[in-house]
Amino acid sequence: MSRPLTARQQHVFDFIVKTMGEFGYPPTRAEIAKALGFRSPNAAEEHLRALERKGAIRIIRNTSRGIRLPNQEPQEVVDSTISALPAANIEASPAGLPVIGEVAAGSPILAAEHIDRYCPLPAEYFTPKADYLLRVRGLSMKDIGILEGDLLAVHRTERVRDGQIVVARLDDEVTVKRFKRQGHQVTLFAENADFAPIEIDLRSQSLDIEGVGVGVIRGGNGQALG
Amino acid sequence: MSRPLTARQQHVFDFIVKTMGEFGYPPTRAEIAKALGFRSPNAAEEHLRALERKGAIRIIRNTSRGIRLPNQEPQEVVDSTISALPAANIEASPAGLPVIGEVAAGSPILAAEHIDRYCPLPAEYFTPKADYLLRVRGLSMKDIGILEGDLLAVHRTERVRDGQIVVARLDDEVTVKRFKRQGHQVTLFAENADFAPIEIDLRSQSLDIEGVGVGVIRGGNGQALG
DNA sequence: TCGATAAGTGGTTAAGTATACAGTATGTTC
DNA sequence: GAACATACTGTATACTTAACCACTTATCGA
Repeated sequence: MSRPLTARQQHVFDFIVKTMGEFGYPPTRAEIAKALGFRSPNAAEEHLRALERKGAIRIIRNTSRGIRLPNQEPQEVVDSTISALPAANIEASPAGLPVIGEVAAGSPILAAEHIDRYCPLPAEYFTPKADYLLRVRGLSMKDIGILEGDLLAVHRTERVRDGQIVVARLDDEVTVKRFKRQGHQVTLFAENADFAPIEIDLRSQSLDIEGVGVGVIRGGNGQALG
Repeated sequence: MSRPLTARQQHVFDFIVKTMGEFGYPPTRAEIAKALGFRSPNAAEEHLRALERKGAIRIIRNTSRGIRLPNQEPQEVVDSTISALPAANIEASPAGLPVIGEVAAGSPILAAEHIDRYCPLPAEYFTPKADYLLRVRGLSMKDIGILEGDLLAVHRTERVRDGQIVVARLDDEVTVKRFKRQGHQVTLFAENADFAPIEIDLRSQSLDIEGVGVGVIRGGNGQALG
């Protein structure tokens, strides 16, 4: 796949995300250069090329402000799983809860390059507090009203109880399921008759719990309802 | 105070919102002109001026794609469709979107006594903007992930299209259904096989449309998930 | 009938913007 | 130490875009 971003590339990427959140449109090369202290817009241009090569952004040619964050492009994912990208860490969110789109195999969820945008809702709106919003893929939790494209509010914790909706990482894939444990045997249930439960034996398989679901948001930012 | 948008202005506005949702940045004058069939970018320019005069958008001068939807400033932002509705109006809420619980027969939805609390989310988080959140009762819309206790974000308007999720008042009861109209015959569909569609003949029965659903929130304020 | 407003066409221009080309400096890797 | 990537400076050019001017047509209320 693609290599992780360098520190400087991360700065450029962060500025793009911040600008889009703040002004509603992406920056120009000149604006990036000014913000990062470059004396030439070409420095920004080359960083953008690098970011595109690594898949962090998409560039629309010959278009002013033609920078896109590749997030809600529909993919042929069968399950409530998310796909791949590399690692880094996120600082304190400027404006609410970070919305996480695609998550990479082997990388932490809260990496800056996964963040589509921010949802201006305080973490404490949910109980226990939400740490981020995860964009759900697939319909495996359809029967309890969690649909494709919904944002699942997630509280980060490893301590989960039977019956809770958990965000788990299984074989480097992130998935949303209902949790049940009996000794060393964990079962992850889908809420959709089309999906079979997943059985994990903790003695032979690893299961990472990323957190528990504490809420759902649908319809923000252009997403259709119904 | 500003006047409501004309139909044509509404089209331009809708295109801007759609473009920002789809591409992540606002359109240029030329793109608006092409999409709406104008032969001159000036037609788009003048519409933008009109939209700005009416407070629907903000224009950043001399900036390509410098169109913003005024988010944190709920000042003179007026949607044409609201004006037609009965004005039992709530003042600009400093605390976000009002959450409506039980609605009494015969009383307007947005009456102060129905307001449980406020959800600290800007109206513009949803598109078109949400005017209030309605607590859903029953499971008639279960199949599209709207469950008992969920908060349905509602945009006040009487102008609804086939297939939209509407909040309707039928015999003084407020209900959420999928809307379909054929001449004077309106059908309200539940999204749950256990509920039959409701047929209304507009010549003999009255039907008030309170608005359209633009989003869903679940899990806030102690409400359980799953 | 008049005036105001909406909704355009058509063309121009200056500023904003993307992007190519030519360099420099500093690392890392084999 | 050659080969290569990152991270820039500096200049130049062509395309994109915002914004203005002049003019036309249609509608609507006074």
